[in-house]
Amino acid sequence: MPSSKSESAPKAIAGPKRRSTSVTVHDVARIAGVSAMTVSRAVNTPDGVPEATLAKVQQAIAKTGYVPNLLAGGLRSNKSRLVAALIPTLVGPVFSEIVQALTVALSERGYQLMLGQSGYADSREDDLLGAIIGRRPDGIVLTGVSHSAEARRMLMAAGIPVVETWDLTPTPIDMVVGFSHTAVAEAVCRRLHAGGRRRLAVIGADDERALRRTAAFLAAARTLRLPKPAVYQVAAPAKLVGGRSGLRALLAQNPDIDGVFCSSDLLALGLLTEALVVGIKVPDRLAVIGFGDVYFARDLHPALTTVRIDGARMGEETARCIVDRVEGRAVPERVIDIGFTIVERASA
Amino acid sequence: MPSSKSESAPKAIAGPKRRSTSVTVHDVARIAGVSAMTVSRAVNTPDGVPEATLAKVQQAIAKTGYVPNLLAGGLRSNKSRLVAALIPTLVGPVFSEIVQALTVALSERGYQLMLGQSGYADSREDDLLGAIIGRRPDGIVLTGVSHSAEARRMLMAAGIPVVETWDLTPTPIDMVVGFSHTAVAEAVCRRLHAGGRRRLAVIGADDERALRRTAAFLAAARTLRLPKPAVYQVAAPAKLVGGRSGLRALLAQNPDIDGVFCSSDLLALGLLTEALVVGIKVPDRLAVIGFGDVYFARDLHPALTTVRIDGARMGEETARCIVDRVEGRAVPERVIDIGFTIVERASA
DNA sequence: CCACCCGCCGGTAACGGTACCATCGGCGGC
DNA sequence: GCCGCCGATGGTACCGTTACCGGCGGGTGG
Repeated sequence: MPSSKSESAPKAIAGPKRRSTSVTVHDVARIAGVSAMTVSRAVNTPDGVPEATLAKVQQAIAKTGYVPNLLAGGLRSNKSRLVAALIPTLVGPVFSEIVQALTVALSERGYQLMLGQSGYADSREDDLLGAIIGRRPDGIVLTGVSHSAEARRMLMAAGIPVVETWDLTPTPIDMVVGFSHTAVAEAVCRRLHAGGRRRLAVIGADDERALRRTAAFLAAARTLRLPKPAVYQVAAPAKLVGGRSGLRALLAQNPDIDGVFCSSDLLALGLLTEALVVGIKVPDRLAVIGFGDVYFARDLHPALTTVRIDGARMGEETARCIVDRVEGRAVPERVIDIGFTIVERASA
Repeated sequence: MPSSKSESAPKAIAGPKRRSTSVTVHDVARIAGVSAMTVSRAVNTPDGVPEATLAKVQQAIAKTGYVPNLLAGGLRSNKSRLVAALIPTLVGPVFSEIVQALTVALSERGYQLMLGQSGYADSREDDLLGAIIGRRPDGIVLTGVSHSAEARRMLMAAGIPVVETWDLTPTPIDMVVGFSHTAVAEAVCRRLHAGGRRRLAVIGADDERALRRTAAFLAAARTLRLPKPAVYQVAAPAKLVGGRSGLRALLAQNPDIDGVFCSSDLLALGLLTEALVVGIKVPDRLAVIGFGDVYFARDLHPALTTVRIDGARMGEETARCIVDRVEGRAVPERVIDIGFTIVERASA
């Protein structure tokens, strides 16, 4: 007698095998008096199944409490109905909107979202990618357009539809849905200029996209022949406190600044808070424009003028791209620019 | 012939399509000169495999770019290494911390998180649950302890470890990791009372847990023989604007209130904003205590005194419970109270 | 009246791993 | 020297579903 270390229960040896109590298509088929294939069809393509058969199967499903095993189905059909999203972090309001929209848009189409948080480091993204590809998702959503060579290699090799988001590039790994950070910063700079502001400043984080906004803001100021804006940089992810210390630092060096681009609404909230504390009038003395239009922007005092990125739309377009591709429909545009708008409120 | 309904574009939009060429254990086994089983062991239980064999296999894996198919492995071994979390919403700062912590804690242990957003409606939760159980996750994380009978039935039937969070109950479906909303509200009430406040008010949302906090706050006030606090209720999820209108409404009816419990930090931010606008001094004239200790609470002006829930700890404990259970270790406590603390800052 | 097509259905064989033995040297103990 | 044990490895079956194909009955056109 090999193994059988555990003391055997007194009852019958007869039990052929410990069924994991799970109901399968075959159980349902037997009860409904049809074949397993017909059950599968009734579940997945009910349109092609006659009313009467459908009813029998549905009854049997209700009776047994059958829940199809998507692992098995995915293995066989090579369709997992799973989409993975890799985002830097969920903390802070930046990416929650797109994740929310993605979850909803995917679940409406019968897909589900798997979440990975990569932090702001490439190596972590690579590790996660390995684990994710192992699940053979039908699509992968990435944040940003800058990824390690290793990541690109793995993604190409896996042959899974990929959507990069939150940025644009003419050379996506596969598809990209986003907006131009350069265009955003230029528009903000022009807007401040049009409002009569001449001594500008930027507060921004040091992640790749924020740096690009800062650089573009400086370039735009040069084009408009404005003096070089002062820059205050904080570590990503941007936090409120960065806005507070940012305003203090900027004022210490340039007491006469009259317009600030906060490269994140959270920084803007910090700046507004500090402005209240030190008694600087916004927008009279200082115009402030944020970035992100997060949920609280409209209710601040003064209400924050900010750059609105339609995260919901980005999530929906992303979901659409992936699902269309998976289901064999053509995706004509590999690069989708969802644009942005400057929401005019009271702070600038 | 696959039914190519859509007119095929003459070229363009290549996009990855070919999948059939994926590398399997057998390919790796052949190249490494061992059997498929040995490859499987080298990947999953490297400790039981001799150095030399391991090296051969790892070399072959590197050469082929093999990525194990977790769908197949999960199907056979009945272990998906997937954990699903159902939360009401990601928008707003409330649940992002626990999701963040869960993702990280699970991924450290080799598990991944699947996300579902249920809104604040039971029916949606039930639907999602069906889809989720189909993937045979190794664990399910729920928000709150109040679920439909149907949901409980499905979960019990599936035999999957379940952790309910963000609340406590003596009768969990399986396990619960959370804190007592009643105790929170009592502590806040006592704290305001100890600070000399006598004319209290509550602003809270109408979701199940917030309602419980409000009710417990009223009960605590009665116990302390305080006049019945005024209540201002907003629709879940709580938003900043609710705090602003809340303060106006409360002052209109009770101009002499001197202490407010905002049942969410977002409401507190709104209230502080409005207080600045109408010139009410916090905390001199009005003490404010929030709930959640979200990331910006410490940097507001005045810094917000608030109830801190350790979302990170909750996420970690939750992950630990599930993983321990799955891997056969005993989980002695089915009910884990992570408690809370009142973070003393300037607003009360 | 037969050939053909079409809608519906069932049988069979995978999909890619891993559980569960069986096998096979080598080695210590008697 | 033989037995039994153990560590290492391999072979086979099977997890639950769906792709694929073949069969069957009935309507229809020639």
